[in-house]
Amino acid sequence: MSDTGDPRQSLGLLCFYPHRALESRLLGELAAAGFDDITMAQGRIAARIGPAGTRLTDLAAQALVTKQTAGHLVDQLERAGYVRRVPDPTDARARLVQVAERGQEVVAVARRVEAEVEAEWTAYLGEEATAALRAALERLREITDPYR
Amino acid sequence: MSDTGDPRQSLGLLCFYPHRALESRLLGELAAAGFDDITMAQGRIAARIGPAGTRLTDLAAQALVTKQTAGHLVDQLERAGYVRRVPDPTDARARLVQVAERGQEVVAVARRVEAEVEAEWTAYLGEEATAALRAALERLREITDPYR
DNA sequence: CCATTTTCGTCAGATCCTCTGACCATCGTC
DNA sequence: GACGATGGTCAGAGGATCTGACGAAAATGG
Repeated sequence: MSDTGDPRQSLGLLCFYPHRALESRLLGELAAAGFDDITMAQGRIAARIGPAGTRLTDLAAQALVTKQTAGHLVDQLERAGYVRRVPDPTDARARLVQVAERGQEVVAVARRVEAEVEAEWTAYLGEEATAALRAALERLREITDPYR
Repeated sequence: MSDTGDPRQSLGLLCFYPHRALESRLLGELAAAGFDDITMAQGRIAARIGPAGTRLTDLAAQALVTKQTAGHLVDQLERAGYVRRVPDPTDARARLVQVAERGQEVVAVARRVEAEVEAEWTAYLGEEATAALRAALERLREITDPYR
């Protein structure tokens, strides 16, 4: 704590800026595209829904929140028409959260924005440095992502 | 959105894991050291207090929250004895938020934990890759940190 | 097969975080 | 000095997140 800007910020803190930048950029462009009722928390959950749907418990684990929180956010996303809950054919207790039609449109916009941002960063850092950055972050994820 | 784990996560998302890991590690070790009344939001503000004290407005800008939010968090930190507010000698409107005695102890623990984590990451990635990671992140900060 | 334990999800309630809007005091400038 | 900009606060509302308790279905193990 208490290092304002100069004398070597911690790697963890340095990771904050790009992540935050991407998130607010996403939120802004989604709002501009007409999806102005999405929040970051909802997005973090929605971003982890797999193609065939994902269980609430898994969403919660991946997003590092409790299942209650995840359930709350899915409620909102469902009410807004972005996702849908269907019974899990393999488990009568569980339900799969799936991306609904309206959600697909959001995914498309989000993917485009992500690609844009990535292109800008690559242009600024250079191909090589960007590749190294990605490699290091993917490696680092192995020990910092408690889920995978 | 909707990329679970495999096919190339965005750089922004990859940045999330280390940052989150450091934050929860910090929170956990601070709690273990007896400072169990600190929250992440408070820490994010406190981490940006400079040696001579920092204005509320600057703290808010650096942490990317409104000054009301920053003020709220500083209230809590002050009530808990971690920081103190003193008049800014150069501006009668402003007050400087300074780290108080109890806060210094927290800073010491936090620095130690940060160093530990950094050492672990360096051991895993290797000196060279870590240096490259840091360089890329610092460079990236130039275009993703709206404050500096 | 039944009993026990685990897992999936929900409900209820509380706390914390963050924002918008309105407002006042002071600074800087012309 | 008048006026716009800046530093901060007060008040209120909406989200996000957690802990705890619970019901229903699955998995496990005799």
